[in-house]
Amino acid sequence: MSAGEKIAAKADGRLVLEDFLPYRLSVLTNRISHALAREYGARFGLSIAEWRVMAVLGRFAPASANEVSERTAMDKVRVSRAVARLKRSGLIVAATDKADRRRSALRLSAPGKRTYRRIVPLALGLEAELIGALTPTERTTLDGLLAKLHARAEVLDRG
Amino acid sequence: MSAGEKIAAKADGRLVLEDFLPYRLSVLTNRISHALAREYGARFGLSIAEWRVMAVLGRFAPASANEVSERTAMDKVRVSRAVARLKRSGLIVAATDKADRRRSALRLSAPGKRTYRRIVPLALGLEAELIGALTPTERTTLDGLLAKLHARAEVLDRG
DNA sequence: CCAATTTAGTTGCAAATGAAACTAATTCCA
DNA sequence: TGGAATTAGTTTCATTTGCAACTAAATTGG
Repeated sequence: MSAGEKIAAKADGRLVLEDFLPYRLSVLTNRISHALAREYGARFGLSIAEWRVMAVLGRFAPASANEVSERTAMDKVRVSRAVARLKRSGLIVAATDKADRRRSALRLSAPGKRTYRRIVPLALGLEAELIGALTPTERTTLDGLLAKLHARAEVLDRG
Repeated sequence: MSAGEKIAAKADGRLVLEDFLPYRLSVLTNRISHALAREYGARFGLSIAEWRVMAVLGRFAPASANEVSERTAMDKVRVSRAVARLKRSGLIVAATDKADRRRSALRLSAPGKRTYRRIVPLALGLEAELIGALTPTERTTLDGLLAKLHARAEVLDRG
């Protein structure tokens, strides 16, 4: 390396796309989501949104639709619809929250849990292939960097 | 740190979502794209897809639609439609490639360049706020890590 | 050479999406 | 208290998306 850190701009006011962080993250994420969706999409008939809802419930149930929306950064309409489909297909169940009757307490049903347990290894497998590109030290480093970016992005998205 | 690197799985077969790399990238990217789209969306009436096409052309013109699709990991249909709208609104122009008449050679028009030059600072500003969370050394590190992940993800998305 | 295949890009159609408006329940505070 | 403002979630509607099938041009190989 000769001239220090990269900046995604040229003197002429052009954007050096391949150095521009939002662009790089977007391409990377697109490719990963796509590869992952191919795994469970065909096999289990789930959309990306549906799997994400299930993943949140597998980890944080019971949760409200709003909580799912916050945790995934998905639009609340999108969540509402994914939840409706999952209820219809019996993979999740909803109870009305006793403390706040506007809110529903979502959980995986027994069949939902079975499906979840079959998808998790696929997801972990893909992640393993992905981070196989990194050494253990690099993984720890990445972890810290993403945490910092995440904190900052959360603020920006409100602004 | 006590117990070494994080693994996004529990012994009970559950997915620890907040440690799962695809999930973290997806949330981070969603937030950033959203914040960015708010900047140029309202002000310039551009969709995310349209801005991405312009960004690629600002950097790599002339380019074919297919090239844009590969560079952004966007579906070719999505690109085709973004291109059609941008042509209609006069922000880009298309010439038929002399060597291969199926292909069109896309470029920013003069008005397109003006719009591009007004958006670039917004994009860079947002990126600056984002990577303001990192030290220069960390930025360089992140750069390398993303490059490795990107290379790996490219392979996965074909498999 | 030219028929068979591949590649660039578009279009039809059904499904996914999201902003805005809405309903219903809750909280806030005068 | 009780009406105003807030919050959870849904529905409406116009737009966006993407698979699949298509057209047109280029390439391949027999």
